[in-house]
Amino acid sequence: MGEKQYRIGEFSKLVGLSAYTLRYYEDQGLILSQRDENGVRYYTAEDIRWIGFILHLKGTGMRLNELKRYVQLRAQGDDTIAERRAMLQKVKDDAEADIAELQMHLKVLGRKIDWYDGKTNHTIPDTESFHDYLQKFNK
Amino acid sequence: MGEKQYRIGEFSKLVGLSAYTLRYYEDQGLILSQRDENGVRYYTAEDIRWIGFILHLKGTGMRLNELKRYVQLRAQGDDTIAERRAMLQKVKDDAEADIAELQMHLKVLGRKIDWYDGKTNHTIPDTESFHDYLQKFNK
DNA sequence: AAACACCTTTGAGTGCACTCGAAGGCAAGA
DNA sequence: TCTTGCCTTCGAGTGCACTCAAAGGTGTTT
Repeated sequence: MGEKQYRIGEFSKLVGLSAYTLRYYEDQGLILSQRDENGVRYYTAEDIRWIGFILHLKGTGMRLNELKRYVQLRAQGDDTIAERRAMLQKVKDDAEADIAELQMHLKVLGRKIDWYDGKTNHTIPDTESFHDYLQKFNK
Repeated sequence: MGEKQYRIGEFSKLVGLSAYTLRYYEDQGLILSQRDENGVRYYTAEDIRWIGFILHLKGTGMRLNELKRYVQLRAQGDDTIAERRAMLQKVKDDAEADIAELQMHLKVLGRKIDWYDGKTNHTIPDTESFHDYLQKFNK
């Protein structure tokens, strides 16, 4: 027992979020903090893990208000697992769709780079436009 | 010769950007428009292709001011091809890094979903925390 | 004549997630 | 005692990319 307690300054460095942001997240209902007898916030290893997890969720595009909802569900106990799972699944599906779209854009970008290289090398005729070049891949 | 000319209203529907946005992009130096004798903007098939291309660039995370720079270089002719190529390469590298990060976050999210499923199925003991469950994958 | 689609400049509003500062206060350590 | 680090509320500012409206104009179509 006697887990290490971190005050906001130290914790902030640990998790890479400013003290401002930590208070802001608390206001927004993303995190809870415990308080000592003087009302000073303290955090534990458990909080580090939680921040880590919400950063994963944020990293996949979850918004703060969705995260807030998730936190509320979590506080209501195991009955809400199905809903939480569904939320995560949706975020995951959306992120995967974003990746697919990004990759589609990247493909064109890569082709443009190749086209520039072709111009530079003269392996693509000066007269061939990028548009014409691109068409070749669409069949 | 005799290419179809589109006024902003029609063009806007064609490319999926509002007339407001098209004028805004023009202000920002992302697109040019030709004008008829009354000063009314018109666009051609070439402009459709250009908008398509900048949407690919935007889709990979390029900012409007970078895009503006790119357009300026393009206007300066073939001497700037190397710099333009480099810009695209950077955007591509950044986007690929973003995808890699996103996938890393998605992995954790997927594991959380699996963990929920395990709880629901009772294939994961009630006492096992997600943190403990996650650890198993880190070796 | 009225409606419509366009033109201009200018400036305000939106959404999201911070980011910061002011003002005033408490408690522990040097 | 002074400094440091924390606390509170409140409100303003930032960055990005739009998004829209006002106010006053031109030219074409019905």
